[in-house]
Amino acid sequence: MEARKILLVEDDPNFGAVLKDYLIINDFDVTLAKNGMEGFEKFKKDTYDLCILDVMMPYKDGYTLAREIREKNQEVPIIFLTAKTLKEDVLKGYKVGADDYLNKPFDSEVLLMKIKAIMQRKATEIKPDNTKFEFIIGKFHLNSKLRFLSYNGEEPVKLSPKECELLKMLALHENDLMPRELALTKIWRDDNYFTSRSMDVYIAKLRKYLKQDENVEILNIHGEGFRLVVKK
Amino acid sequence: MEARKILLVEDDPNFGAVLKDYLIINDFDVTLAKNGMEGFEKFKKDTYDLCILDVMMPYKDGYTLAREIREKNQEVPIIFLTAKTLKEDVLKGYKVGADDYLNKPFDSEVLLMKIKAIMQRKATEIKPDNTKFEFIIGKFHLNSKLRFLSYNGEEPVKLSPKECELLKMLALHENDLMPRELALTKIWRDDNYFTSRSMDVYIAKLRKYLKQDENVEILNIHGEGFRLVVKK
DNA sequence: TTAATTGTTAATCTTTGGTTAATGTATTTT
DNA sequence: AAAATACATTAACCAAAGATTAACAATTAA
Repeated sequence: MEARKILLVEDDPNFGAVLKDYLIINDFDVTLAKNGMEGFEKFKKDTYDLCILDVMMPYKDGYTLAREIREKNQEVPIIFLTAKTLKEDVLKGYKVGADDYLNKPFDSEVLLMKIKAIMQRKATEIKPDNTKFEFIIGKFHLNSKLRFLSYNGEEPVKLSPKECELLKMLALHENDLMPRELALTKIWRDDNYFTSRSMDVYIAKLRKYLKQDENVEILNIHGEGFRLVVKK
Repeated sequence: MEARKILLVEDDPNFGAVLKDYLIINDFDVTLAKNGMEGFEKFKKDTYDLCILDVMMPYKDGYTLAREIREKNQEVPIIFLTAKTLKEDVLKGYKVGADDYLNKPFDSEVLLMKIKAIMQRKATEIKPDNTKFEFIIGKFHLNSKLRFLSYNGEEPVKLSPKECELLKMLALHENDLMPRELALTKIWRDDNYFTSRSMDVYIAKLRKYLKQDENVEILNIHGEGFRLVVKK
């Protein structure tokens, strides 16, 4: 296994340095940032396999940073470090998409185990092809980077972020099942009654766009998800 | 989404009952076992989405139970409950294949978040692709992912989830006995008078679909189960 | 024959989905 | 700062799909 890159964001210089060394000794390639701002800059400049974020930091706290990271990347595992044991904070962490939570002071060996467990998990998941951003859907052409959808080469309409991601996810599963759960966990990052209803609203919006081409439609598979059907 | 089944193994009757109720209120289907022995028996008899194990229990402790469960099933998430904070114990837990670790006393809402996070994770992992979903049954073709059944290459009919799962289970045992119990525990996730009657209703529905091909039929084996017969 | 099991249909109940509009929430423009 | 905007979420209502239950008929094993 090659060296895994870890982004460590910790404002306490002493603790940060010690933890960094410990992780390096354990064969990780560690980049240390000393605040949220710097952390985000470094995150954008490179590709990491894991982020370890201190919650309490000046200027930009760990949650805010996590949210920014999540906007750029839905995949990277995130572990929070915190001295807080407050319920609200832990819950907030999970909502933002944390993979795990660790209270300071903690045992470094336990951290190591958690890192290994998380990376193991991620290794067995599918890598979604987020490099692809151009899709032909019947007579439509979708550019999911510019969020443009055009019909028959006409003037394209602009899609909102959610509309676009959802259509892209459907397109990635063209003529096949796109499970509800998948869209909810990947796009909405939470699977509950409300996000589910929200998604239905977006399905309605997409259907409105797509009905220009009668060979394209979004079918529902009751209780499972949706299917983007393109008749040839 | 169906109620998620949780196996809770906890020897303290008070704590066990309270936790069970709390989980039930949050829409889980909870089975409580009061020691490791009983826990393993119940685990073998049913299919669970998650196991929550107390570490310190008489006769059979949580770790031993976890190891036995892992022998039978590599997939189910396991969460340990413990009063211990000893490093060795936590590490031991992770080594045995724990998905998470929770120290007592803990906040129930945090447990809930962890459960959600874990289940979410499992949901987005690849379903091992040995999940066969295309079946040829005489002149029929079943796609159990899209829940389509077509006769002779004609326009397919849609099957309901239960119809589809049941037919799939029969197909997996083609020309052989498909025990009642198996379908009930796997599909209905419960084996009682009512689910049994419900299943009979679904057998009737399937027979209606299948009678287009006189070489295909579902036979009953009294008191045992059903047999999908395909004459060649 | 009789009790248990299975077959079948229809009624009832529950869950899920489609749609429109109102409300909420940032961000940008004036 | 207020207004406009873009987008997302929530609410409400209805329709559709699916599952269970009840009722009764038929079959089977003892």
